[in-house]
Amino acid sequence: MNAIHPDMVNERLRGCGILPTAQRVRIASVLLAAPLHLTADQILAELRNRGEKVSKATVYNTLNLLAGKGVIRQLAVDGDRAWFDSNTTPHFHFQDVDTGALTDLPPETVRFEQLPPPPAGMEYAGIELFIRLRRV
Amino acid sequence: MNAIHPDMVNERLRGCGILPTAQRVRIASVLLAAPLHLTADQILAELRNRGEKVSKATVYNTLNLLAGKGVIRQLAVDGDRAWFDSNTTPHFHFQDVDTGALTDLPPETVRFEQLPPPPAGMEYAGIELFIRLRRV
DNA sequence: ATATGTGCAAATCCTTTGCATAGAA
DNA sequence: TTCTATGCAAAGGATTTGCACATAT
Repeated sequence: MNAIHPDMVNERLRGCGILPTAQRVRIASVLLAAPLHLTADQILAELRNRGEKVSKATVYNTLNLLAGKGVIRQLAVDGDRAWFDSNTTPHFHFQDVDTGALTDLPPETVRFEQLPPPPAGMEYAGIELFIRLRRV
Repeated sequence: MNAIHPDMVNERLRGCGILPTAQRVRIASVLLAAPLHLTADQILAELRNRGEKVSKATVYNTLNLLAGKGVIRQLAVDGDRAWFDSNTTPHFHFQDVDTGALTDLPPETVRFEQLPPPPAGMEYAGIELFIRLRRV
């Protein structure tokens, strides 16, 4: 798996007003090493795999904290579990319906010719686009 | 709340190879009365409200059965709970981020200028588009 | 009679929470 | 110190499941 220098993660967290504790840096390092889509359990497994000690509760707490600060994005793909995306730029996703795996859509491959105006008194808060794929 | 004639539901189920038991007809009647987005609990509440006796297990079993047969569609909006949509024609949704409520997007208000081709060996299995809204 | 559906309660899975301990400022 | 984070285990909420009973053909 990809690596990112702890100092970078450290600064990134500090820059968002997040106290960069050892656990938080470990957790964030997994996701921030590359544009990735991971579940809480996958992150925990990767950390265990690296021999790094973090509790499940702290993984969840930290992921929620990071998502709240906009460092990562939480995705509701299926009702089963939450996915966390280290790519916070506007983009959409392919999803393999069999494995559940997510892939970023190259942003330039999606263009809307027309989108509905928000209803009166409402404004856009985000657009979620999933293209589900199955093996031919 | 809207009503639909039980006989219609009956036939609809039979047409899909679903044995139209009393409970199934009751459950399906709630959703099929109109284009609706409801959670399992909302459906159960509506049935209780009507004085109709159905167990929670049967509501879930039936909704899964109906979704499997394509009579309704299951939506993963947020990770919290499943929504069931009686509109099975291709369409997209607004979602109020505060209430979670879903609204159908008028289909003609969304047009894609470009969509990515499916990766090699894969084919489209569906497109999910949620436009999240918040109060101004 | 034989298959299938229903209901209850218990079990599961993901996620959150309470609280005592550990760490940071 | 004083405030905040961590970890464990327990709690929570949505959904599924096992099994005895009821219903459909």
